[in-house]
Amino acid sequence: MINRLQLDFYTRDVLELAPDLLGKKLVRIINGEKNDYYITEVEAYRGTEDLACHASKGRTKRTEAMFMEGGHIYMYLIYGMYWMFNIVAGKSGIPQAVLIRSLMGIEGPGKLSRELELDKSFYGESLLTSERIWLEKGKKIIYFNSGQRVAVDYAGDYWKNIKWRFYISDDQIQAG
DNA sequence: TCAATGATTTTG
DNA sequence: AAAATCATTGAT
Repeated sequence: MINRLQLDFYTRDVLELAPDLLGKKLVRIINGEKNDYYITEVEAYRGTEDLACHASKGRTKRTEAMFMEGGHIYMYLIYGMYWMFNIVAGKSGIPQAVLIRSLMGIEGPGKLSRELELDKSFYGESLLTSERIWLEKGKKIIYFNSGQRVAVDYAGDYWKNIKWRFYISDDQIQAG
């Protein structure tokens, strides 16, 4: 509890928050058991102008969580089978979120949600108050890599090419 | 290389 | 009301 990251960590712009999430400890309580994971790959989705961001289509029941204050969770189902786990960034009313793509030892957003048992019931939950999931200060990251976001070809040349995916390698985190 | 699989969004 | 879309994964 004492290490839980607080509101000001999340209420920054998503482009500041996303890379800062790398190396952070994700704590998940499953059946009373505490599990620790370290974030190794993320993607930023930023506002209504970002055509890859779900909120670019407007404020709907599905995207409502992205408009919440930073620190909330945005979940959605993709391809009928995989829940995507996103952390909302920034101030209330501005749709920004970070997709968590990989954790140390678990590569892939669909796989990590399955492993951590994350589903629709986490939609809109707060990482500041939840008793089953939160973030803590993790490992220090010396540097990180960036690249294009994955599977966003529909967003047009500019938005699909922009380097808003941030990642580190597992060995880097062990050393850190 | 492509099927699985279903909520959400659009009318393709 | 029907069809298309889709921030993926794992098996052919």
